[in-house]
Amino acid sequence: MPEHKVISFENIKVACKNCSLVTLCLPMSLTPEDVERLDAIVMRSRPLHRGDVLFQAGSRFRSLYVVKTGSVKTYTPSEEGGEQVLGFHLPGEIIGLEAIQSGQHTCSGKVLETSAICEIPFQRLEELSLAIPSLQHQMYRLLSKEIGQESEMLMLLGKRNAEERLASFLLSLSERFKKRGLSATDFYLSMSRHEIGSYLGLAVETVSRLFTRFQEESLLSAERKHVQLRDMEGLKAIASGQGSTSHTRRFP
Amino acid sequence: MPEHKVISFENIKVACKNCSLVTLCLPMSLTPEDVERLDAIVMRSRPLHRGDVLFQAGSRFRSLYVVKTGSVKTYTPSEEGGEQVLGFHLPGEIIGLEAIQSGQHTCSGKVLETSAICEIPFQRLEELSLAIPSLQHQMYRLLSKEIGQESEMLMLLGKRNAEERLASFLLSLSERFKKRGLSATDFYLSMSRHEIGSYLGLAVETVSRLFTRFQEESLLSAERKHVQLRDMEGLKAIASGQGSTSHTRRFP
DNA sequence: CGCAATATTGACCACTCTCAATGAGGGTGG
DNA sequence: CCACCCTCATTGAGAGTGGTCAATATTGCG
Repeated sequence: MPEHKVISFENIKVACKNCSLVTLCLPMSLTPEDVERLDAIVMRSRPLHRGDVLFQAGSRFRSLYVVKTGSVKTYTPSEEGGEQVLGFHLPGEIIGLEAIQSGQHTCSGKVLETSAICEIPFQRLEELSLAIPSLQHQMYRLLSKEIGQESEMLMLLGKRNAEERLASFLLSLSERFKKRGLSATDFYLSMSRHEIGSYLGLAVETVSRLFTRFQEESLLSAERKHVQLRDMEGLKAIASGQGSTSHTRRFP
Repeated sequence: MPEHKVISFENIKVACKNCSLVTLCLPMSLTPEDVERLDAIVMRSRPLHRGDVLFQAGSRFRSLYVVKTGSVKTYTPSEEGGEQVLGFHLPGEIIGLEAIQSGQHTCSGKVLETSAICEIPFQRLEELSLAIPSLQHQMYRLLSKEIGQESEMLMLLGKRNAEERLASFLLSLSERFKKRGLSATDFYLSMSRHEIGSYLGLAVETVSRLFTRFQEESLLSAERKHVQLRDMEGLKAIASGQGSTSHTRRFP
């Protein structure tokens, strides 16, 4: 199986400003010239396809990646083929920050569906951020944001039961889609139940059962990968641990 | 109860170079002058004591903190007094990185034992890192390292059972103490069983039972807060999921 | 010295995992 | 175009880890 497709990032200048870091960081105070300079170091590739590997754990770190369209999962391959999914990355989100530290990727990144990905050579970005103070500031914020998000995930895994996890996960996706102008209540899951389970620390079967249960409770309708959130309030109640079904309040 | 002791960081110049960021980042290529400049912005306070609050969730972010001696826990206070412990911070470790993003602390920091803490006003650090390229580089690495460590924690909480978590936790402490020149096998836990449980996503009772079981298996001896690791190999085997008692290999 | 917080230990049970079987899609090749 | 296969998803039954509740040390602090 051609798991490792060779990916070539070409330095093609496309009519696509505002597609990289710029849109990530909210109150970005870069001058148009600075945006130009940033844009100049961003590389764009032809579309990638499901299964394409962006980078592999252990490989040398050179670039950050930004999802323009589509989605990517990051995961740590374990011995014997098992894998632990660390995150799903939707349009506008950045990948590879964990590798700055050691200069090596500590996880792998794989494309989940046909996607457009930008590559940003980190060294150049670093140099540029010395010259553009507000870029440095945004970089610090970007890294900090990632830390904050992982902390939230720690809380999710540490204290919440299965249905709270899945509800939170769906609401997280919803919010992120919404932020990119997509529907917050009607979307496709590019990842499998197994990958969702791995990400949430649950068995596939549990995820599947929860989808069924959520449907019975009219919280959503799910047909395979197509999900429609029907009762956002109900989902939020569950996600925050106030769901009626939740007998298990871990730390009251 | 005087939970919120007022802490004053004074800009006292102490004979204590190499006590802040410098020692954190391994191959720090700062010139002596740069170290001087970095040192100049670091503030030191009188010793803090158990229960002192470094910063509170929701408060404005101004500074990072570096533990010189002692230990600090970070946690998110939840309604009803419950709290979720996000991390324990030992000497040489930095706190507050999650707050850069929003300018507000998203968790609280509380001192677990008599400790010496340095405060680093972030804005000054940011300015300085524009002037000192290698400092910027170290900052990126520092933030990235935090991301990587949280990812490891995600794996721990997602895939590991109770004994694997506790073994990993103890080995992590051991390693961090060792790195600071302290004993890797004989140390005091400044945090309560409850806090350990919260951090590891376990009930207090489970933590307590595991300490008992580990003692029965001669892996360690624990008397209250004093812990001595007796069988490092055994602990490592457990932490990596190869422990004999571990029936539950989640993803084979 | 006594109260309060922390730890330990036991009994019970529920949530979720494991094992197992079936069903549904998607792709390939004849 | 259909048969076949393989992966993914769903559903059921049983079991186990770890949580909850409760009672009892033990420690620490005022």
